[in-house]
Amino acid sequence: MTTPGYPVPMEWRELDLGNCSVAATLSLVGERWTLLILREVFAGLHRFDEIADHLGISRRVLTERLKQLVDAGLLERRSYQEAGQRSRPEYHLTPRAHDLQWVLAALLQYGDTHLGDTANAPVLLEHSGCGGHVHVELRCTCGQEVAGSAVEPALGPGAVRVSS
Amino acid sequence: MTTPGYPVPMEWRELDLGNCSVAATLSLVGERWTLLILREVFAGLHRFDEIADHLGISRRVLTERLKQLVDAGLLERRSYQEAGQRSRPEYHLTPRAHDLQWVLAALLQYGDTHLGDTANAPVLLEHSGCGGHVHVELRCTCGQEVAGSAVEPALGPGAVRVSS
DNA sequence: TCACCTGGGTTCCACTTCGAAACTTAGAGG
DNA sequence: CCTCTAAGTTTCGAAGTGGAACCCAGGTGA
Repeated sequence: MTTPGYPVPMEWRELDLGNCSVAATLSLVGERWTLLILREVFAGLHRFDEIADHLGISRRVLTERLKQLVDAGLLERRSYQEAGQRSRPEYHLTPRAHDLQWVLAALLQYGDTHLGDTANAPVLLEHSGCGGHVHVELRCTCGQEVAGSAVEPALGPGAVRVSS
Repeated sequence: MTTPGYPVPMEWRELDLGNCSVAATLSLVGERWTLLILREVFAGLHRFDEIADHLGISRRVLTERLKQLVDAGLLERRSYQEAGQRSRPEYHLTPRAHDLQWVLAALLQYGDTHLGDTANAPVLLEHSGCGGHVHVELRCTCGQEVAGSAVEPALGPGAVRVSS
């Protein structure tokens, strides 16, 4: 039942994905719209109507996603009050959410490189204070930068075999 | 209508997202299962039943996603023939797909850091040949490594204002 | 030549999720 | 108490999903 000749150990197909970090992260932010909502918050939109209008998402789905993100601890509800208005909620990133910047940056960089005009990116990532531009890279413990094609998934110490 | 005090220029809410690279990349790989399928192929599974069985995805959806990925130029159909069997298709990554390694690596790293036992990752990324481990990092043109919280989206030269 | 096996899909159906638009709600101000 | 506003809810037809059964092409053995 094994297929010799593949670069990855044959045990990959026995790896229990219930344990997999990619799947876990996707179950947190992998639904339609979730990452785009987070990106809007990263970009400085914090209010329901702002996000709904800019993204063109249905209000029903936005309600649901915001609730999930708050429950997941990625967004935090704060109150704001504009003059002459009652207090309303605003959504802000939690520290846990800041580390999703890597995911968003990787998606942005892929789109800029392969799906758009590389020289005319609509959005840039700036390094706060410094003003330089930020990009994503893969780096090996050996110190070198690594190409995507030079990376191979391997089973780690926490790998669990499927039970069934 | 603008909200002073935010770090991002007020024009963000006027940015036309039809042009946005994050949205473009997500429309390519943002559907449920798509990234997990690609990860299986990265890991060395290339055949319909292998992927369906390991992922637990319905065969109907797998058929659809593979077709989309081939149409999008991320997967390539090749034929293989096992002794005593007719020739059947296998799915392999195209060069364009290799650059999605950044996205997968970022998702993996987030899950390892925030959702699992960091010291016992089920999957590691190895640098081909070298044997070292690969991680994702954000780096500024100034040369420094950058934290997720120190990155701010900014409008680039290709930014387009919404028409409506 | 014909039944059988295998892997790679299709088909069908019940169920969930989505999008669009209308509707509701809780204060603040007049 | 009437109105205004932002933040949801509701409703309903359309689209997407999971599961299981079914189909199909080509290679084999009888």
